Amino acid sequence: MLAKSTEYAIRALVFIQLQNWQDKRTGVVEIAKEIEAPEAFTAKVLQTLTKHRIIASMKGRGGGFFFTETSDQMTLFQVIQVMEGESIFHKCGFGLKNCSDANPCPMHDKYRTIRDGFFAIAQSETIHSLSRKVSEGKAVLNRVSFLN
Amino acid sequence: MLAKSTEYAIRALVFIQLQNWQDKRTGVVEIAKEIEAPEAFTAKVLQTLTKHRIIASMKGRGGGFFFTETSDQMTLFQVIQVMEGESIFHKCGFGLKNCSDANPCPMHDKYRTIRDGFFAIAQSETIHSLSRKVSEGKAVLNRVSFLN
DNA sequence: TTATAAAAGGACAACAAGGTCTTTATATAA
DNA sequence: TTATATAAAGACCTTGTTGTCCTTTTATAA
Ligand code: FES
Ligand code: FES
Repeated sequence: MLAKSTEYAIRALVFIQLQNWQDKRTGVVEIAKEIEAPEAFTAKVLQTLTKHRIIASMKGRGGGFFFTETSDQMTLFQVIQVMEGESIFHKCGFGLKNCSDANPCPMHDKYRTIRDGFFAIAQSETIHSLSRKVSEGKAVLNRVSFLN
Repeated sequence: MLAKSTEYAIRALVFIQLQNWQDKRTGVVEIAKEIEAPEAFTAKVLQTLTKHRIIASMKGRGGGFFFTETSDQMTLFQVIQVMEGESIFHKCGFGLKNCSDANPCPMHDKYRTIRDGFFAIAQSETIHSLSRKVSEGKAVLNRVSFLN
């Protein structure tokens, strides 16, 4: 569904949010480890997010990535848009050049329902809302095992 | 959502079904033109479908692709499975190694609903049901314009 | 029986996504 | 002011998907 880079972005943002709530600023190395993603690639993802003001960054000693007040309450939709665009929310499920109510493909009615449902999730869920679930222990950020 | 090759496969199958209903057997060239896909690539897709008995084929003059009685009523799920596997129906939307009710990611509840909804569509819709919509004029197979 | 029209198969080319590495810029601490 | 820790940037590599081309097989018609 989502591109791998988008998944990394979302997981990284949730982790950064959790760290921020503990008044910690965190860097690439720690983030990559936590979200179980390759370090250099995570750096690129964070660079993209920073360039688009989803998060802010500080270079040098004690630097790292963090949310500002204005970059807070970011919706999943905004993150997806920045990472891979929003074509996923407009695409025809049957592969036609565009999706059209007036000239529907045979999957249109049902596919559109699903696609719009996903759009609704992307609009209603935020980095905040996801992070809250994790901090309340209702959800997990990774599958790091305690064994080994 | 679906791989391009899967989309080509579904569109091709619908067209073959429509042709079969008119007692016509059709070949790669015509299929590729109708579904607006590259000819050589369409040939590969049809080869895969034939190998997995989704459709049957005949070589030589007057040959082409067609459904048999046993390959009829194929669900979208079966086509997807053959073309790209079924990982799409099991994947964690947040990118974790696996999806788990017991150990959910923060997107799990909502994402699972969407994913399962898509699975339900894939199970309930068939090449038959899609083709019927097209033959009844309720849906279109392509976006070929009448202008030009 | 031969020519022809088709699918099957295999090799490979093009492109996009994912991923790595090295250098540069910048902030902080000693 | 210098050493160090960090992000930014750019060049590159790897892999998977999409797409092409050429040869082989097989059925039909002449
Ligand atoms: S026209 Fe295909 S999904 Fe809308
Ligand atoms: S655990 Fe992520 S979708 Fe189920």
